[in-house]
Amino acid sequence: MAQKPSIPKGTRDFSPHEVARRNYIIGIIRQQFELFGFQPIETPAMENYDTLMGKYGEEGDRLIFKVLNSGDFLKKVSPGSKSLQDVRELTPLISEKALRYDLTVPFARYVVMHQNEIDFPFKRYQVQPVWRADRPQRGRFREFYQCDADVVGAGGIIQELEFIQLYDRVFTALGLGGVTIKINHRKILSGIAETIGAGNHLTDFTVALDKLDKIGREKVEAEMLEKGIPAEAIEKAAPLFELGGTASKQFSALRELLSRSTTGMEGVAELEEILSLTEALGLESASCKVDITLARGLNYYTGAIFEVAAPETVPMGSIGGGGRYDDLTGIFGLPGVSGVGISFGLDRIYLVMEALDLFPASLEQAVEVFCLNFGKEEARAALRLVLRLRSRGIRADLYPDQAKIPKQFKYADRKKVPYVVLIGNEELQAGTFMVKDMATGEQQAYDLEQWESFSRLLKP
RNA sequence: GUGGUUGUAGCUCAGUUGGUUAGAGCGCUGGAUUGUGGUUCCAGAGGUCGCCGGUUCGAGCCCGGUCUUCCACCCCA
Repeated sequence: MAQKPSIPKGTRDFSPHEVARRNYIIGIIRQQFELFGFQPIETPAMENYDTLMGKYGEEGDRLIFKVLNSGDFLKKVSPGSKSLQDVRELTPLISEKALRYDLTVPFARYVVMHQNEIDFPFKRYQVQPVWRADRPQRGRFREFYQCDADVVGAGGIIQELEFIQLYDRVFTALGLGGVTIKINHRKILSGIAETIGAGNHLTDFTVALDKLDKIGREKVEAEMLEKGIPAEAIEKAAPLFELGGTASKQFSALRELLSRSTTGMEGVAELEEILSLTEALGLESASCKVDITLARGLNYYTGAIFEVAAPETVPMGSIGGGGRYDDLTGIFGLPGVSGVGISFGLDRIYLVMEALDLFPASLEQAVEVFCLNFGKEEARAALRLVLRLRSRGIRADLYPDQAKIPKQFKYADRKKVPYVVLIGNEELQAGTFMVKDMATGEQQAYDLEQWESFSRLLKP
């Protein structure tokens, strides 16, 4: 190889150690998804360009990876045309496909395409990679996994309650206690914008408000001004900046502020109901709290919105998010289908769990039993034992070469094997095998013909 | 997309105002130890200093470009 090989920026290889840990997280998430009645689907890595573009706002369009057309991709571009000067005009001419940016829009597309086969309400989950042409940082990659669960065709607030429970169960099962599920309601945000007279700046308003606890009130106000929100409007929003204390205090303050906004009042009522029912149901290890500044950028949310924050001790952006979107499939020609969904950010959850040292040590063990190789005859006896153990569902292996015993032991040690089996000449003559417990150093001999008494120790 | 930062042995990192042969710890290989790992001792191997170009008698060190890492914006899982 003349040049050192490399992989694209923001992508990663995963070695066995990491895959074991990732699969552990995915396994728990899947298990909980299925316990809650969700069924898995998968969609292609590539979608049509038009399916994705325009669904995530201007910023989103920029972050979508476009796939260059095959063959003569310039054939639709006339030489000297203006489109050569403007990428936004040029891109659709040379690209008809793009990499999946999230799992929600492809799901909406799926629902529309398969609407006649689907029994509504439809609960699906999906664990697949997505791609964003973002600049990488810690916990931010260009290729990363999302684990989504969504329900389409179900109104009411039962689903919202279920998703809060689902978040709690997954993080509890992962041993990741102390996460905060922040909830807000899009109708409250529109109500506020409407009330203060910034209705046509809803997105700018919420995006700026979202930064309140990060950059402080003054800078938020400055950003709102800069985006063209009138000063009087910002002044009217003052109660928001001072919002604090208990949930009930926040709700009464919101009621006062939003008294003349039907939409806003609806949002307050719904959020309050969700919160009180969640309190009544109880959570195992997560806490749930209202956060009026929570905005979430995606503009398709219309109802409750969620975001999960890692425990405060770990610096990390959100590790999950979601919400209700009343009419996502409308853009693909199927109006009136509501949906709610949440997403788990696998890669970030991994980093948080790593920082808190929450992965079980047993994930390191590729095999439970490892036989040393003492030579031709001995190895044959060992192989028979290995095959028998495997037939009992015990992960077992044999060192393939007759290497020096310390070297084989060292190999077993590095692989964190709990039990090493020795069948040397002595054992072969006696018809036994020696089992060494690597943690305690104790050794115990077993009759080769009574191997099952050993296997029962591992798998009763 | 904007501004900054990082890159030296398999890994973590030293490396002086530019000066001969680029170092350490861990790991690896061999030996003390032909049936006992995780502890010890001895020896050894391992480097186009990210890549390309420039300045200089001379570049790991200075300059430009590029790729990568991480950080702050933007935005987000």
